[in-house]
Amino acid sequence: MVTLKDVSREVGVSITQVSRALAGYPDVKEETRQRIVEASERLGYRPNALARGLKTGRSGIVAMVVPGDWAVEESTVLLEIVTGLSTEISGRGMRFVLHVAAPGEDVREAHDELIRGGGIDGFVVIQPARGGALIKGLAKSGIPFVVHGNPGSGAHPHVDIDNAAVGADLLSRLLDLGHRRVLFLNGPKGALFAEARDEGVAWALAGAGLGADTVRTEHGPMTETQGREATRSALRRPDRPTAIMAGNVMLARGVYDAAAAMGLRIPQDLSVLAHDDGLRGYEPEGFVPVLGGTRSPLAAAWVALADALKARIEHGEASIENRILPHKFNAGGSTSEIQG
Amino acid sequence: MVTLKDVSREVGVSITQVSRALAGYPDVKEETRQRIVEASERLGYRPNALARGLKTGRSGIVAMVVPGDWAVEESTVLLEIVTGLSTEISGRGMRFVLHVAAPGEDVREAHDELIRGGGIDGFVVIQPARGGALIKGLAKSGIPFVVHGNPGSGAHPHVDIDNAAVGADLLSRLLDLGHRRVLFLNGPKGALFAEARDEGVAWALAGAGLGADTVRTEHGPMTETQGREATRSALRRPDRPTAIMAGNVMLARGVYDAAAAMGLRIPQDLSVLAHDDGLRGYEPEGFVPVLGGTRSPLAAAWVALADALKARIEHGEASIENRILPHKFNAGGSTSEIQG
DNA sequence: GTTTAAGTCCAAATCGTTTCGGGTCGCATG
DNA sequence: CATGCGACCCGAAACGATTTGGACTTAAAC
Repeated sequence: MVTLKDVSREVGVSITQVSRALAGYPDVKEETRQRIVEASERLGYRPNALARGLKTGRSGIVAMVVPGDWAVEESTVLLEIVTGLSTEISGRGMRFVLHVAAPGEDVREAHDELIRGGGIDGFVVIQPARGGALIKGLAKSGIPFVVHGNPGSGAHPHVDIDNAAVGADLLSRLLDLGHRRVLFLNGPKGALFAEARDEGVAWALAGAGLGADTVRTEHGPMTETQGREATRSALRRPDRPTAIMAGNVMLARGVYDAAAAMGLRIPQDLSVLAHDDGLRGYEPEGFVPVLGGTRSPLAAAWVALADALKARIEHGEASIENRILPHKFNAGGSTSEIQG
Repeated sequence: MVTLKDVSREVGVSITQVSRALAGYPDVKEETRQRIVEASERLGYRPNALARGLKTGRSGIVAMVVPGDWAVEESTVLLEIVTGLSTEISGRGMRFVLHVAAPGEDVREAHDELIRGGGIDGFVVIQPARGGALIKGLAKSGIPFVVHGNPGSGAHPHVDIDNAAVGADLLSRLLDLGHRRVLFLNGPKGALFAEARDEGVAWALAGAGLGADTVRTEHGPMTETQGREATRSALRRPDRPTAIMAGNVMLARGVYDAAAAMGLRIPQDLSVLAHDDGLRGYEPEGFVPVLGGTRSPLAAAWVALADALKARIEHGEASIENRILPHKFNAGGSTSEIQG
């Protein structure tokens, strides 16, 4: 390994000067700095992460703990999370430790172990639960962390989209088109983002002066299968919906499939909107007709999370606070006005 | 943070003695050791990973680099890899750094950067390419690593299954049942494991004294869609196959779907066998009829890889060498003897 | 000519751990 | 009484980086 000492010997200056030159301190003669930079590049010097971490108290390593019992239907999103975060964190010169808990291993315990062992600068927390015991624990330990999703209680640093607004937006568009029997395929019951979307749907209904029976909400896993099955059974009912709003594009895929299987045309016979997280392999443009709806790529969340965590680590509490990411609406070609 | 100094002050012995007591050296009086252990537990002492790493040259961190441009169809397996490895590595007291390259970032370069920065004890390499430039580079740098899959050239530590045997096994069973028109849905063209399976198929044919036209091989992504499409078009041909062997269970899922859609019964009208990697959400027992074939859970590979890497790090070259994991055959209910 | 300031530079301390090379004490051995 | 040995113990030197608190030189200011 090439160390500061090697470079300093090569250039003929002290270790101090090499360190300061590379760190950009002003008290190094420009010509000396150049020689140092040249030599350190030539030798392939990289500061030793361990040594630096030991001295500065920062290792440049952030960690994320994933529960070991993730379900198949979460895999698409989980992979998106893991790869997205890893890329963004690496891109900022930090390292990303992924700790997938063993089956039965407690997630809080895993965080604790990582903290105690030292060398972890901060955490990314995903899928916060309502109670937030994990988050409270982290906050108490004083280690920097950012949360993806809104943990509700407490003012902890997090990034999220405005899920209530997404729910309201999707429904409003459909109501504006005249739809009065809408099926909402939402996420699972306990999930906070799903509840926020329910809330948004309620707002939109209230805003339009319509009754709660205008939309029927189905909670469940966000998969193609679920979309297909829920659509199929809904379309069989006498009061079948004229429009479906799907919580994500995977659900929408199932909706399209079911509609096709039953010989219904989109948008003539059925309007569809969905929220698009920008999942790889599920591009709305790949749908025929193009799927419309709200869009807020998860990728933006990884960027925001990485930025926020880095700021938090480097500048402490003082750094930027929560970020609510924007979403856009694309009409697509999957909706039509209802005929009176 | 609780340090050795804190414990030593608490107990009233030197830092040296605390360190040695905890590390299990014999020259610490038993009674002293007990007091030390008790105190360090009471205070919650954990050795600082950075400091230890700096001193010993080992950080307890292993890394894996994943190319940034993974395709959707690889996501199931990729997530399996990432979570499986993370769990096994964590379970052995090491930490797992996941570096997902940015789009356009070179994988070899990423390895180099990680090595130069120090603090990485070893690597897990997946999906080796034939040329093996990456592996050669790692070998030259002297850092411990293990490879998942057989890189072919060179004797580098790896764990894999006997893919040729898998190919031969699957085909032999079908031949034994009398099938003479077999469709083989294999992995993508360039993949080494797929080529090994092709080889195994060739062996089996040669062994049975049959011509190459007995089996038609289709190379492609290992997805449900691919299985469905390939099956559909194959079954439409005049010389349609009486049996299909699928490279994995996802392909088999597509085969089942296509067969059902075309009104063909398994196993009466079509025999199916597949290799089962033990992918979450794709259990052969979930098929009707139960899918038969070879089985070798990927989970076993993560265990073997983690063990091998740990041994390699701790004991160097001297440690155990390559492991070829076994596979079993389960008949299932998806095959039948061919009539006439 | 003496102070002062700016511009460069460096020795040494520090982070927390491991480990080498001694110490000290008591007791048996010659 | 010296010696040797075993059982315990500890100081100090690393590991590689950052950072503090100067030192030295030169030139400007008084």
